[in-house]
Amino acid sequence: MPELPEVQCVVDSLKRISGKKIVSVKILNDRLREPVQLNLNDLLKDKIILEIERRGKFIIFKLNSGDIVSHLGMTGKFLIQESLIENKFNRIVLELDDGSFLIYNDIRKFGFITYEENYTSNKYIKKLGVEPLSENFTADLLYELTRNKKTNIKQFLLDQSFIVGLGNIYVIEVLYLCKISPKRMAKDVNKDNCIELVEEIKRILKNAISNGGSSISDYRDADDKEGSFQDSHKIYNKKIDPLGHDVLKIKQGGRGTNYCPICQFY
DNA sequence: TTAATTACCTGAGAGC
DNA sequence: TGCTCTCAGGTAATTA
Repeated sequence: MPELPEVQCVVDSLKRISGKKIVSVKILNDRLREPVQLNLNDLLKDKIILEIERRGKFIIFKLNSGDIVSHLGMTGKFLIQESLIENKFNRIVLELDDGSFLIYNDIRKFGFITYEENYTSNKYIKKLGVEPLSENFTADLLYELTRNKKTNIKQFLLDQSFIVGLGNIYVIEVLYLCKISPKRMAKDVNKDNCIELVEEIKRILKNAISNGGSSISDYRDADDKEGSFQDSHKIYNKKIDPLGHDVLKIKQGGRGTNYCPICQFY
């Protein structure tokens, strides 16, 4: 389940293909979240990959003309292979000018890959909120954003139009570390909570990136390597928290939420 | 206008 | 063994 740290690690592992030219594009399955442009080969052929960047959970391949915008959804992966290894979940294969392959593999097809003349005009990119690792993400901003919000803090933090990059796992972990109940309304977090949330969000994301992300089910980087940050999780997918308290599991907005009713205050 | 629910998707695991 | 059911969750569309 790629969230900001996992996407960042994928981007870092993809950087070594920058400078390479796309020779051809083969579409093996066009029914992704966004239907694959059927003329993708014409759009990408002979384009050079200049840079690879992350915006929220999106991956941007900047080309010498135009950009590729991609989202990994739940099970998407980019793989770099020297020779193509057949896999039934390979959806799109880009052949590069050094003979290697960049493969978009996605079991559940919640992700997509699309060509844009400029990634900033992408309909999803346009709606994104603040980058949590940027200096723009401050306690003051978080306090301001949460005013009058009647949704719970868990779902607020997941909303990519406010803060980008956080997914279910990291939100669950952050709320536990900040001792805030996921059921508390967003408008009821105070200034001190916001200071702590901002610090903890930045800290956990940086830690996760330096540990290669969290590999829960399908996540791998472009070299098919797993991360190890799942070993540092305190409460996600746990029955007992580090203090020995029973962890409760509830549903919020159709998503599972783990929390400790003793440590986390409503 | 805002908040909550549902659809999309498929493998894994549980239960019978 | 094999079938059915439930669960996992990122995002947008739909509904309230």
